[in-house]
Amino acid sequence: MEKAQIGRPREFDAEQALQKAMVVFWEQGYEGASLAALTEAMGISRKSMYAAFGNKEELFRKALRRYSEGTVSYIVDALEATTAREVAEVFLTGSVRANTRPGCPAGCLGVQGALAVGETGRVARDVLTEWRAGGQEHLRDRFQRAVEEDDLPAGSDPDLIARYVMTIANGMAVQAAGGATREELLRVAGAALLNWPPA
Amino acid sequence: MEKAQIGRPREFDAEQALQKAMVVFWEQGYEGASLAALTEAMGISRKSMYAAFGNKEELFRKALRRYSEGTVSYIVDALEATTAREVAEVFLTGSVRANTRPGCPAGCLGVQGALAVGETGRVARDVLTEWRAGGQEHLRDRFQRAVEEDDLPAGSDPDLIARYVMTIANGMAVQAAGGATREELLRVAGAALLNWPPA
DNA sequence: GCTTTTATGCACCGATCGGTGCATAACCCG
DNA sequence: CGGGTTATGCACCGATCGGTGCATAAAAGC
Repeated sequence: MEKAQIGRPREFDAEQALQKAMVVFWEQGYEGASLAALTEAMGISRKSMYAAFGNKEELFRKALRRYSEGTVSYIVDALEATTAREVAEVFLTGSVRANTRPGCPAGCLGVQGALAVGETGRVARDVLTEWRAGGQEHLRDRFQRAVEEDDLPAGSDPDLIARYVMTIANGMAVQAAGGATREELLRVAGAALLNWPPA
Repeated sequence: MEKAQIGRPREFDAEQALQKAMVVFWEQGYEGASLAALTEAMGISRKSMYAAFGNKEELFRKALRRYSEGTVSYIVDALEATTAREVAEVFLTGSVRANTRPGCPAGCLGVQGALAVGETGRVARDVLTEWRAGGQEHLRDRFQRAVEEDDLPAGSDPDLIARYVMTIANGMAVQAAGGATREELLRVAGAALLNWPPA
């Protein structure tokens, strides 16, 4: 489905530029990331950005997709773990590592990218809200399966368990943004996992 | 220490205006809240705002102080509870209610007010980071006391326990911003409190 | 060569940003 | 009544916001 190359070829690597944009959004949030900051980090002009990615909102959506497929890909491994407890463990430890990755902004793009925003950030905020809800649904479905497999006690509430685990992850993202270290957060994750199943 | 009234008296209630500004910051974040939105909500002109509060940063600081003394005053009650477990319980249930107060924005000003920001929001972000750290320190000191009183097991780590409790609160703030209801969050808080002490 | 198509750089757009100068208004004190 | 002091409304500031028009450049297909 590759479009045959017609016209002047672009002079930059779109994936590399998107990676840079992702980091800027991650660090400064949707509203805080100006086109000037984004294009400077991407190493391209405004015009090239618009031609390649559409506009700021679309760039943000694409940056978030890249974030999902890269930084946050540990969630896939988590969902494939054999027990509910391992799911929670892989998810939380993966979150900690993603939130405290050297060379990357502290915290989680999906949390700090657009939590409270003005008029211009509404779409980005809604995109992230949906993004977090989607992750939580995946966890819930997995815990639902665990109940059916007698891996979690009959009568367990998969919604509550998923929300509990996601709340810990969200909280650790805020902690990381505030400067918490990987070791500190791993201890928090460990404490949260002492409590299993959490209800 | 009241300054004698000299000159034309102001035509608005400063406390009421500050309350309105607080809500706007709470809802839209520091960067998302424009002077236009703030002054419109406050019902005063730009000039009156600058005369009464200094500038946007100072207004934010004062709004945060008002938030601390009003919305978040439950932390005082929490710290005065008789057992460490009650401290955590009052703190977390208080957080839930503050995060889901009808007629107020969902979530926590101290979290979503300025988590990731551009150049212009650095100060606000640092103010909030310090604010959250301050709350966590109060919890830590209280849990330290609990250790000394044999209310928590000898060898317990007050830092870890405080961070654990604050992480839950931070996570619930994100959840609330994403639309979680009071009942859902109370269940999460209940689940987190099943685990006590958390390490 | 030519046309067609796409990319790039630059200058520029109207709108909005936070913040201010200035004239006027409303109060206290004498 | 002044004179001093503070508040208010309006117009305006330079800077920056996200986004674009246009001329030029570099490729493919003929």
